[in-house]
Amino acid sequence: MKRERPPPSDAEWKVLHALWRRHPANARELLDALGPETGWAYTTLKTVLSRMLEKGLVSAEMRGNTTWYEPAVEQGRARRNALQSLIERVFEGAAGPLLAHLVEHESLSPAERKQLAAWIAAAEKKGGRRGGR
Amino acid sequence: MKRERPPPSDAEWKVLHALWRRHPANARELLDALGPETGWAYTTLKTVLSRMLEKGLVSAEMRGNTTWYEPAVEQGRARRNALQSLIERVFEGAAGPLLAHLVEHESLSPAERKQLAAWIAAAEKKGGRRGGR
DNA sequence: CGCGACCTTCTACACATGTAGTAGGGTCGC
DNA sequence: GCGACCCTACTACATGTGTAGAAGGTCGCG
Repeated sequence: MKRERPPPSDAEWKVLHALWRRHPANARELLDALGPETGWAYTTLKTVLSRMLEKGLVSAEMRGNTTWYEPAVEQGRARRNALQSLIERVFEGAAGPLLAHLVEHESLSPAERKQLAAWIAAAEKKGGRRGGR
Repeated sequence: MKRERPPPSDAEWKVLHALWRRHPANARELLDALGPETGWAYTTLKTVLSRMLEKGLVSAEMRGNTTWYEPAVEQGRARRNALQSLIERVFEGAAGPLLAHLVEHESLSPAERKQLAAWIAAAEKKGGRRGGR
């Protein structure tokens, strides 16, 4: 059984993105990376990080007097969970309408469209639906 | 300028789904519709509803001593906002990876896949990307 | 007319989250 | 050795959310 990990909050997603991009990282580095868009105080980031540690979203290791952080969740997994949760919460479990919204409103680039078409074709070929939940 | 409407919370989405399905509705009807899955007490629902009223998510009209509720937001708009917000928060604004996740993990039914392919084709034909945000 | 059934509004409280201050300890230059 | 500087841990507080109890209005029935 996988440990039940609470989903990342807004602030935590920001930290995760920065961490996935570059890690390990200490608080100062993270703040430099996040500062511009968040305007957080150093201690704010530290608070967020400690909560993430409790949740198991990041792991920390102290070297000298500095704590080095690493993401403790995989980006793909985290995203998938978030997506799944959105589908349930907002789309009542039906992925179809979600796709409609995406295609109609989310302005895919031609490249993205093309790749998407390729995925579809691949899935098509590979046969039926894959077992869901 | 559209009034800034806070996004629905989890509980509020549930109420909205019920309301979109059937409205106007009073608290009792809503509770009957939601009760099974939520197990809410009557007053819990009422609290949620009054908060939704403040947020402008529903509108209410009192007839006799009963309040009748209607959704005050369009389902499509609400969903689009939620999706947009997810894309920003979780996917850093890139819809492409989201699609990848969908196609790879969300177990689309063959019908959904087919429809998606059709959309793609249509968009493809219709030429370039549509104007985004 | 009084009672029960049902409705409403108020009040409450715990937990999550955003945000940050304060205090205390290590390190390095001078 | 001392002060500047940087790091950490602890504490704090407002707001949003889930959840619900308590108290009080209304209306039909007997």
